Amino acid sequence: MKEFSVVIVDDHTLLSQAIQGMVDNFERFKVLYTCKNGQELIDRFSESPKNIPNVVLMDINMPIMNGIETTAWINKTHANVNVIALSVEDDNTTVLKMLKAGAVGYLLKDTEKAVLEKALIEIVENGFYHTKSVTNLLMKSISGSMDEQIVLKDREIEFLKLACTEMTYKEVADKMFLSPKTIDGYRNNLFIKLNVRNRVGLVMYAIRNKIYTP
Amino acid sequence: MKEFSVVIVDDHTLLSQAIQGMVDNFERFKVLYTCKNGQELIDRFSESPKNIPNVVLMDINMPIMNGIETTAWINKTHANVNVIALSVEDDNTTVLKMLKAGAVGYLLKDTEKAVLEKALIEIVENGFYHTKSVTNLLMKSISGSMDEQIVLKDREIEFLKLACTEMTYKEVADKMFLSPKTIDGYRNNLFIKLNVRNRVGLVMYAIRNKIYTP
DNA sequence: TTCTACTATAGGAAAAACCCCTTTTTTTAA
DNA sequence: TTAAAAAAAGGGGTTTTTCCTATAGTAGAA
Repeated sequence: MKEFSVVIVDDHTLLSQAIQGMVDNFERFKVLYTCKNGQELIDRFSESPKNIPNVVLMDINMPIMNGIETTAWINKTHANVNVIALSVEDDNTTVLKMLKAGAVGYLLKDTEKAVLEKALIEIVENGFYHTKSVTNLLMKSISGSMDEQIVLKDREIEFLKLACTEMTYKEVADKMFLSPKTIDGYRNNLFIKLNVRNRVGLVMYAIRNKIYTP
Repeated sequence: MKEFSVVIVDDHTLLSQAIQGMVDNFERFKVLYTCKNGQELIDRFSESPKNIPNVVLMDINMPIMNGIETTAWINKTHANVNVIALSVEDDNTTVLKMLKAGAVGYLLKDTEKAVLEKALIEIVENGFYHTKSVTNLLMKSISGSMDEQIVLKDREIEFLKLACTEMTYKEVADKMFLSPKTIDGYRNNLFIKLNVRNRVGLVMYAIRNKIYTP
């Protein structure tokens, strides 16, 4: 008997259809519908109360409206809906962001069918489900060692992106309508903030933190 | 009636199980078994002739033995097995490498269930299947414009990797047991070869071509 | 063996990057 | 509204990078 409804949000059609097939095979769950991105889900939610499921299986990397934003939205507007993050890659900071946004579960890419069902059941029964690896990550993040989050200003991010191009700093200054000397300042501040020695360090930071995509 | 057997190779368990469910639902196809990487597939193939399927659905990004190598191996040792590449991301050069390795089909991530079945049928009947986007890519690659492959020497690759660190060129020279002036030469040659203006250009090239992983 | 290609190396110079310290302008908050 | 904080800019210097041209040494081809 299908007690619980599930919505799948994933731009990866094949995976999304496939998961749909799986979930529909689970005894207590059925798929209500699937969405290709966060915006679509918001539209559906707003359309009718009938479109509100018990659980949302949410991919993180999506165009238009990503999983983190969408999860945050769901958590704010429909607190009774449980979101499970379904990530293809497991990147520590992403996992944490997702959990902070209100996901009650996080399934990594090496999940098995049986684990998915177990997760769904635990979530509708207990309200959360986490694999060992996610729990470990949580422990680490709580126990302080988590690198004190560096906060970058908008203008610094803008600069960082330009520093990843082949422009000289003078050209960057022009593009940002600032004096080369100001750019000098941005650069030096970031060297200290990010603990790097030179432009290559900036580039690496930007890439590793998804500020710039190569 | 199940005429054709399929093997799925993918380290992404969820997707692989899900696809298995789909394929088993297709009228004419059944899944023989699944593998988590290329090595596993080679082992299975070598184990018994019963393990040789009609079609292999092959993910590209896998640990241990990737899709390209594995496809090449299949093509050399079991030419009658049709390989379909199943990629999550579509990167032009990867697609081409895969086709060159002998894949007779390439499904992108936005594939629908129905398309998968169509692809399977066409492949066992005609020997190949390509979506429009892949065909377009092929056309482009044939019509010459495909950037003439740049060949890098071992020593150049070594230098490129070091150029992606925060070392100065002098430090790089020390590490490579060369004079800074020689490094100068390497750098300038690469500037011309790779058509970049400065070190950031080198870094970007190295990353985009997987010479350096950030 | 001489030519040629390739690798390693230099000198010299200009441009860019890096560094420190100070001043002006703008924003923010008490 | 006034003091403090943050952002923007400048002066002036060192180091590194970038660019050009030129020369040994060495291994393979003619």
